[in-house]
Amino acid sequence: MTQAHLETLNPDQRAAVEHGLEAGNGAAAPAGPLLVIAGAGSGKTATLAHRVGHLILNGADPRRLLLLTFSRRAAAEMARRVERILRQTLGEAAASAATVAWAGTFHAIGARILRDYARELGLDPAFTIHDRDDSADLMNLVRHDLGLSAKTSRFPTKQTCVAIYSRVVNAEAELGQTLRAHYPWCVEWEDDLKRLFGLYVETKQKHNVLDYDDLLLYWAGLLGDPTLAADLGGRFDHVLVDEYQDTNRLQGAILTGLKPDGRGVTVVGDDAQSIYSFRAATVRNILDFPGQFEPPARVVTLARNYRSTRPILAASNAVIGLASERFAKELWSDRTGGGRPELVTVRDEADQARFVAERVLEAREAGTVLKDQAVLFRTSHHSGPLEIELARRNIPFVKFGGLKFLDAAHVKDLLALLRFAENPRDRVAGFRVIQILPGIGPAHAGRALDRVAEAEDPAEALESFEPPARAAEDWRDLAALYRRLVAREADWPAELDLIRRWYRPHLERRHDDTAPRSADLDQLERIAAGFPTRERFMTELTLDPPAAASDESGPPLKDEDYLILSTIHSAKGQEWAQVFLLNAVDGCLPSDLATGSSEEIEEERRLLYVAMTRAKDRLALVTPQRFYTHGQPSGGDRHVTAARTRFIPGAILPHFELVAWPAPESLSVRGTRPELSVRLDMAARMRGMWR
DNA sequence: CGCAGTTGGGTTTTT
DNA sequence: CCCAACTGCG
Repeated sequence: MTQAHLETLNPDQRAAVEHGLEAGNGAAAPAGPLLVIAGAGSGKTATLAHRVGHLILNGADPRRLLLLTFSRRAAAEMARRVERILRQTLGEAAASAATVAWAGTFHAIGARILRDYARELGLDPAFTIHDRDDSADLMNLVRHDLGLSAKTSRFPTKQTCVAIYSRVVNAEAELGQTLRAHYPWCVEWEDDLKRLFGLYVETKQKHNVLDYDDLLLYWAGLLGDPTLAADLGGRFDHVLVDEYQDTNRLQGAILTGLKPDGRGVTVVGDDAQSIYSFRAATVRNILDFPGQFEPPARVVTLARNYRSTRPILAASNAVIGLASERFAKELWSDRTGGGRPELVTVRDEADQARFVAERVLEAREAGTVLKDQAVLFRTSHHSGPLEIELARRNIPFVKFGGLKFLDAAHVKDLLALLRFAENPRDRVAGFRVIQILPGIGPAHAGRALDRVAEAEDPAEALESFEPPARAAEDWRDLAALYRRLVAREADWPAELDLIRRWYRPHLERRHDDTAPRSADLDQLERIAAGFPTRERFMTELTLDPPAAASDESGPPLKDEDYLILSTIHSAKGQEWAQVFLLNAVDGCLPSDLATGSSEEIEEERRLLYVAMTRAKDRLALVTPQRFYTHGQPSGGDRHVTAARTRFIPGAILPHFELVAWPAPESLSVRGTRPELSVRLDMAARMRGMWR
């Protein structure tokens, strides 16, 4: 067996790849657990891919390998690299036969497993999956039923209710404790929330739907039964988990349930990049992993950074060096050259946008294509002014994070119809679909759905329902379409054609901007064509929606060049030659919504670290001095003065190059003119014109 | 009962 | 600034 694929690895990476396979040990008998602490830019993906490839080359059965990643993108990237490694060693044919069948997010794999074990779990295998908005809608229905919306409007919103519920479930925590720690303003509603969540769970079951959390919860429940756990765990020889620092307790329990003794388990991650605690991820999972087993898991640390220049890495190390608790490791790089990261002071967000736009264009002139540059920010709306500036200058961009195109009303309408056809008990979906018809509101929709729920034949129930007279024709059309969908009269994805022909007049009636919305639906159809069945399409789309929002200017074509705009969260695992970070000021980073506890503040620090370590060659942190606040929290301040982020205190300032933009000489033109003593009451004069 | 216009309140990050 | 609850009309 040739070992050529190992030649490119450094000794630490190689140790991780070969763990348990040293000296000709085969992969058939999996070795003890392995933890790889992989610093930013340390070749983590390559190492994991090589380990998978190496396992297969040493006799592991790729069908008995489970690879849990953070996103579908990561899973696809991993699969691509594994295949390349296998192709180099085995040749074309053998490599394509050896693809890893079980690769995906915890949620996506969970959905597959639950359909498989539906009978044993008492689930109808036609269950549909609710995304976050659907869950909120259902929560809202239930809240209404309980009369909680009639209480003063201070009862938490549907999104907040879902967030609380989700955190309790994923953190395996008590409601009261969760409220006190993370939602102190909701503590007074504890009893109502408990009732609400109880009925929410019952209703989900009645509707045959699962939400994101259920995918993990039912999976963990399955593993709680010794027979089922042995059956499922026995299907995999090796379980590898990427981004382990961002898993939560429930996910940790699933991993332990699959492989109680840790044999065949590999987890990879970096505690310094743990940034998903709002999703109940806990850094304890990775910190406590080695000691979970007897003997403890082997730990391999990858500290060599291949990504960033030394000055960028030095500044990043300085930032994370101020963190209170972590696996101590100092990343190093031999990428010499390049300047220190810049800390750029600008007057306000408008200047920040101009600065970034100019620098981006300069870099492109100098040969760095737009795709090799990214602008990062803490929250999605921070990029607003920049988006305007980029549009004005015709600089194409794609934005990751924030609004998704699945959130658009017209896209949701179509998906709701598909879901309702797949699962007639999915009341949230049906409720939405039926109310598309003009003249039909919540009352008729509710009554129609009651009939559907009791009926043997849901299509018949819809057909025989008597709507208000003026909606009769539209009703007949919908009922007829519904029958064809339930009967699967048209093949997938051809039935989308039927749906779109039905939907077109409604789209035109309900929205004046028909063209871009229609284009979105075209895109949806293209995506649909990539999936073999309606069920797979809906499941995958719900669990891993397209990351970039389609911009008004239309989504850029694949071969076009465009700038990347991304939240820091969505930038995880990626890298660019030049990186800008917007709003490196207190209040934005850390977000002033996240300064409640020291844990939250530490996570914000890690966010800054993640943002900085995305940069290969050039990095600029921008600090606008003045802000226009669009909220009205206490006082309704119109603009506020901002200070540099607390995560870059004076002591580590020498790691940065301080820049003022625009350059000081042009500033005198812009506004630092000495003030004269004249005072005119222009306001009074203007009012006087009309007296 | 449906709909449109109004008002008042909340607010990050994502599978 | 965007969404949800409310109001008043047909």
